[in-house]
Amino acid sequence: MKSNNNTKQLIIDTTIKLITKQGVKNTSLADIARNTNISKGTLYYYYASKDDIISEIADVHLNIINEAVLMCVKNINGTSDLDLVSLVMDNISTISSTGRIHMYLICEAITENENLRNQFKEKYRAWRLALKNSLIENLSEEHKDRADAISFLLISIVDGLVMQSILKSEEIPFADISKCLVDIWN
Amino acid sequence: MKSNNNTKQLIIDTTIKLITKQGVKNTSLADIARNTNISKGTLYYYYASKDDIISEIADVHLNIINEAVLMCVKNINGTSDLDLVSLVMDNISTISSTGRIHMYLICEAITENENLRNQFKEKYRAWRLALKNSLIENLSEEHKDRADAISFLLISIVDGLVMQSILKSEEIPFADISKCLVDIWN
Amino acid sequence: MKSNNNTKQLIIDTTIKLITKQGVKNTSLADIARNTNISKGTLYYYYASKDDIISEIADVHLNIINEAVLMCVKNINGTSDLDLVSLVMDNISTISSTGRIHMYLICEAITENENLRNQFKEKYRAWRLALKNSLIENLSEEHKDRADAISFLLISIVDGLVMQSILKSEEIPFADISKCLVDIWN
Amino acid sequence: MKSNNNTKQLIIDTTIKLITKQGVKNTSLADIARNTNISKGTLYYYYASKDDIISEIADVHLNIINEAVLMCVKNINGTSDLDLVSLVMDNISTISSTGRIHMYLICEAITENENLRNQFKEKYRAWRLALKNSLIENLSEEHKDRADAISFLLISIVDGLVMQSILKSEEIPFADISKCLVDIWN
DNA sequence: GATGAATGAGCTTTCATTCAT
DNA sequence: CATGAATGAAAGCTCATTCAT
Repeated sequence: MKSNNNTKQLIIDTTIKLITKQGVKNTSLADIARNTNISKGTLYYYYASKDDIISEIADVHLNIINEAVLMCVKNINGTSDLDLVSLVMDNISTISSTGRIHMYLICEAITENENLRNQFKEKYRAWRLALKNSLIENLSEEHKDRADAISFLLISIVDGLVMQSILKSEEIPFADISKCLVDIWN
Repeated sequence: MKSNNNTKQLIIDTTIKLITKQGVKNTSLADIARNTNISKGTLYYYYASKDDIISEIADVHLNIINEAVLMCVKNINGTSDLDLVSLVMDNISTISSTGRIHMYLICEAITENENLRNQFKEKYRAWRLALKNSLIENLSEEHKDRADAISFLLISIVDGLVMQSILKSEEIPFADISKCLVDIWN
Repeated sequence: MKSNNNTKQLIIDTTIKLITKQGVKNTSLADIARNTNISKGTLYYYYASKDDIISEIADVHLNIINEAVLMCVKNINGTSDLDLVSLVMDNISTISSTGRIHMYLICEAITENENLRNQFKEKYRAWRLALKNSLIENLSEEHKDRADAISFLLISIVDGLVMQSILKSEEIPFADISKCLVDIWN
Repeated sequence: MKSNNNTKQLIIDTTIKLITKQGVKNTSLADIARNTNISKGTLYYYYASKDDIISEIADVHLNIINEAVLMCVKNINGTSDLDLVSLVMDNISTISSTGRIHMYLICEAITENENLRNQFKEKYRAWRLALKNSLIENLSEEHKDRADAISFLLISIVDGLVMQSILKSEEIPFADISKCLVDIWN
């Protein structure tokens, strides 16, 4: 059991590293086998297919983000509007650090992997709802009806900034953006 | 000349359709040949490589967005803050309609295609600068120093919303979001 | 007629240059078309196939060598043994300058092109016989019976030196070799 | 291990046969797969590329010749000038039997395969030096200074004769040639 | 549990050749 | 005479997957 889990963990960890570097399509089972020192045959003992590995990685990845999002939402409770925004922005770094794999998995999900697509759909829906509910509880009375739109906006901003930061088109002034968001907010 | 351009156009149009449906990596030259009723050999008569086709498609695509962005920026001049935002939001629909291919091309660009990556980098930089300059000219004196941050934010919002709309996790309330943005703005 | 010949000449000359640089297999009709500014279609107006072009080039090439060999043989008459050898060696330079194409054509001939193979067979036979006859007329009485063997040897030496000079494994001391051959001879 | 080596050996042996018959460029991986009853995929399990296979074959081939040359050189020590030459000539038969593949590999080496070219360059250099050193030790005092030139000549003669024998332009009188060489020598 | 060996379908690319105009 | 356009066969190569041991 234990060794079993250790091996699976090794496969997942290694594959995450590879996918983060090369993308899903460019990471072959041969790559994974080589980098884990596990034979391709054994890979198939633990996982039924490459898609299976990717799916588990998506699980791991989505759970990491999920925790970050929920933690963020949880902290929102009892804070002022101002802090709310900065909290979200602080967590961009967490999400951004896993940004490449996030993008790669989404591309894979959109393109051809229905299971993956459903995994992502559900999580995005859940995140937005959690965010929205938290906003409802915390926004001042006059802004409560905006909670829905704001939840969409915040998620968009995070995803969009991640995309720009991966493209490396320009250095992104996260601090300024965060400050600006807070300013606008009030 | 004429037939020449017609065939090239047919190749590009068909490939755009296929890529929009399947993504870059999952669209093979055999696919393109089959759907154009053109032999693989002829494909290579018009384009030196698959990357060449993709690159031209990226050009076409980026120019479409570019026009939308510049048109939007141009219209900003002489409008109030309020209209500015709604203008940007209106154009989301244009951009969103080509959103899938946008995502696919970006994934390809990030993963392994350096030329593509540079095509995108340059355009993103140019867009943001155009947006920023337009904002500087139009924002009220007290908000001028936020132009830079806001330009990043607006681009992020568009990209992020495109991503959510492709994932189809939920119906996105574009109207509400637009209204909210405008409200926040003032 | 004249223009016809000019075009054919252009094709042959250009192809010789290309083959000398890249070898037969690596010179495509597209290469030839590009370098002559003649369309591939027109190439086929003048020559029935790529093999046809190669065959004509072999003719041109073999005739050049043929002249050199016959000139050499002709000069042998009425010279001493010593001069005979130096004459052959002098012509190595001529032959060596076309050495690359000679090797490439021979490889092509051996590998798969029967016409080419026959072209070469005949010429080699003719050369050796001409050389042998010339040797018989000029060698001293006691060495006349060696004419046959010597003719094979001289041709081998030329071909072998050409091969080594193309491989560029080492700088070949042609002068020393020539001197040595003359010394041995007497 | 054992099966592993067997399969590699089968691939090499089969490819040598095919190349000897058809040349390097005309021997496709499909040919090799068909003649070994091995799938193309398996070919790539054992060798990273076609060049890899060719390179190993060149190694095998060059080692065979190398042994013949070194054996020949070794036997020269302590023999008279006369025997020296006949020894070299005796070994022509060994070399000639692998002559076709020798020519094909050299053509490939010259044309476009730099690794192959270097393999050949080094071996030719080594052979000539070994031959030269052996000649220095065995030639009479008055001929020692010719060792360098003679080493080039002997190698040329072997290569040249191989070429003629492959072209099959005429039956080559090896015995006469050998005798003639010995006569000239003394 | 674990693996090395084998596979076949599919990929991008090249190229001599054909032909209507 | 001349050409641009089109083709199809074949090339080298990749890779997820299977399976006997």
